[in-house]
Amino acid sequence: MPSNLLEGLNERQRAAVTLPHESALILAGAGSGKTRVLTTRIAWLIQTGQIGPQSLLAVTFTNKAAREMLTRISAMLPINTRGMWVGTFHGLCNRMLRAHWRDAGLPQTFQILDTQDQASLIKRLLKSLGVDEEKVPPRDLQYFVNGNKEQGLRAGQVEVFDDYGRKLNELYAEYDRQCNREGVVDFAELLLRCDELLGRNELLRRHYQQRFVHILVDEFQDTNRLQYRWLALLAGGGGAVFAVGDDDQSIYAFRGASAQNMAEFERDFAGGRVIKLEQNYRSHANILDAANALIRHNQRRLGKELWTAEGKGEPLRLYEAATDIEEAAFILEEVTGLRSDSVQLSDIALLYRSNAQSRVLEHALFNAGLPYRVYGGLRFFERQEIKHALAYLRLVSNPEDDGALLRVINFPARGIGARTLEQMQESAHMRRISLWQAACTTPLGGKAGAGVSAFVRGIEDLRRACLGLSLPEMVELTIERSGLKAYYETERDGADRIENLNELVTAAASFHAEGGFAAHAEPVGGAQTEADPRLRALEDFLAHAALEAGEHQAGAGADALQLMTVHAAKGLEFHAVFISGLEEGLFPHDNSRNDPESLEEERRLMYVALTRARRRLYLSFAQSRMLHGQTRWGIASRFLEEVPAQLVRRLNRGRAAHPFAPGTARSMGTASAGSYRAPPDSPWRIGQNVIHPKFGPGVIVSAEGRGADARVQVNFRSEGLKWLALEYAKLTPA
DNA sequence: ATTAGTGGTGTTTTT
DNA sequence: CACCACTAAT
Repeated sequence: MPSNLLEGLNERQRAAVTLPHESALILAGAGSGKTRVLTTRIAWLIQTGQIGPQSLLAVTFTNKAAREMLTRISAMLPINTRGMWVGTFHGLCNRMLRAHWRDAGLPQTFQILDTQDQASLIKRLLKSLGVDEEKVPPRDLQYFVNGNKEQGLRAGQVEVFDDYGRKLNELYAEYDRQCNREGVVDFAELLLRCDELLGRNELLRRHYQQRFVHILVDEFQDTNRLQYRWLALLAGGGGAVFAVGDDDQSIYAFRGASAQNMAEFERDFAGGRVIKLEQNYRSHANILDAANALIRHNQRRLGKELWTAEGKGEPLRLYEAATDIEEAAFILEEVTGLRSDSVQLSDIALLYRSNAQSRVLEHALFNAGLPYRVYGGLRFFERQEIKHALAYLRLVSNPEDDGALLRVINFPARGIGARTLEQMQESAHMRRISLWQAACTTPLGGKAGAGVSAFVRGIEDLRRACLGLSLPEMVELTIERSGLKAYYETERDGADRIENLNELVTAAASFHAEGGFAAHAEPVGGAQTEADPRLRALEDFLAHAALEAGEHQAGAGADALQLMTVHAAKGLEFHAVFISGLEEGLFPHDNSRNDPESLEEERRLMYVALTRARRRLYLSFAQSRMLHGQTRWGIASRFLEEVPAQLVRRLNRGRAAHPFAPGTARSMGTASAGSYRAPPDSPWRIGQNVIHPKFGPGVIVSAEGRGADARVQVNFRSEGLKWLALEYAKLTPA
């Protein structure tokens, strides 16, 4: 064990680590040793004997960050980290709710809905209430519910301003009732339920307040109102909150996060105790200067400027591609070059704004035979065969779970069709009982009736058989008895799915071996009786599956190029970073165009992207790009202009202000042919960059009519898409 | 009851 | 393009 934890820390870091027992805000810039400070403080608190490992709670946003923290603590201290309250907000709340399910008003076997599950419950609910999906799109309701829960608001507390809001709010209440009937909770509910539990139950609150002497929060800028409230409750008995965050890296406002929590925290908790960590240990100066210059364009900041002791390093490299395909080819070429300079592929990242952009890159990499790994997209526990297997397991644990039942009652096919289900749902709705109870009690004739009772018997038998088994055995038996295995064996391309199902057994085995969620919180105020202790491990595993959707893709370990969204890259660093698709409408995204607040969030996102690079940074954009099945003409992102030109080396076509080369877009011949539809008698063409006296720079994306009727559609940087009559509009070529 | 095919629609980021 | 909800055909 290292004898002196503080060795190698700079003054500010050391000050943060050794703060006395009081709340403080650590404003920690990118690459400033944030995680190190956080984990070292934990180790320091324990090593100096100030507290035991059980007296602290450390909370993060991602499972990855939580794991990282535990690993580092283990490396610094000879203690068993199992049982420590270190985890994500959702994970810790789940843990508390499992321990105090009755006080929280939940069934012991409550299941967790992921985003998909929630969406399907909502659709089901709207249908059963006879609400037209045209009038209330399920997505609206989902946003409404989640948004309000993240603000800590129940349906009874929401302020509504119009009829539609009132309608949504009524449905919010219905939604919660339905969840209660089924014994399921969504992600936000985990937090809200836990918060309400602590707020309402004084005994419990005092218990945890006394227990958690120190509370440490990572990525504090990403907390929402509800999380803030929860932290405030836990710290209410004199606990010290050590909040680490960077307002410039707040990129989850769309999920209800508010960096304003930082300012508020400073006022309410820290009493002005703020330590800024501004020395960056990651990047060369040119990269940092670029990031600093960019982020200065934001108005709402707490104020902080990164510096480094490192040299300038290389300039940033900017490449202007004709098409997305050419952009990918360029990246491929550069990666190959880096590789022959013996840079590890795993130390190179390809970043993009949205997941859809990975396809073109993957295509190029695949053809070139370069190993790569994509983060994002479908995760292990989200695959359909896995969701099916989990649904059976959920029914074993809690047969009242309508969502699970609907998912698998006729999969594999048992001759239970829409008609039968309708009858059952009708009956369940009328009698306010679960579908399972309806299935058990509603007399159904014919083949369907036989199918239903066979299904019911199957689940009951399975449950009984599971009682004597270990977790991995349960999973294996379920896959077998459910008929999933047999089904996929006959399917044409079911081999992968079978493999994934086997992988599920493996996942259960390692979860089992690691002791699952380890120590359950010790019950407070008398033990609570357990429904079926033998299924406890199963419930923990199901929660694990919902909370930690699993690796995005297998194949870790191998040296492979890293492809991910900028969001996914937060917290990571690489020798070389490529940021592609730097076009207006993509990055910054179209949806942020009109809202200054979300534009600032886009800029922070760009800031995060820039600061991922240690040594080399590539920026690129394409004049045309295939998006949603059609060619889109874009113009260079405004963010490129916010990076000082002297830090950037243009790799091609050194044009000055607006790096567009009219006409060249066609030259590669890779953009979809035939979109050249401009009127033949005009100098205007698709892809032509133009300047409008009022709207500024833009690019022609389509055209129609000819002569005096000729109109063109222009994508303007500031105004978006507009149709203009060529006869009147004062357009000039750029 | 199940499947294949069609047409309409909407698309950011994620615990 | 990809996902869906719905329809027509087996």
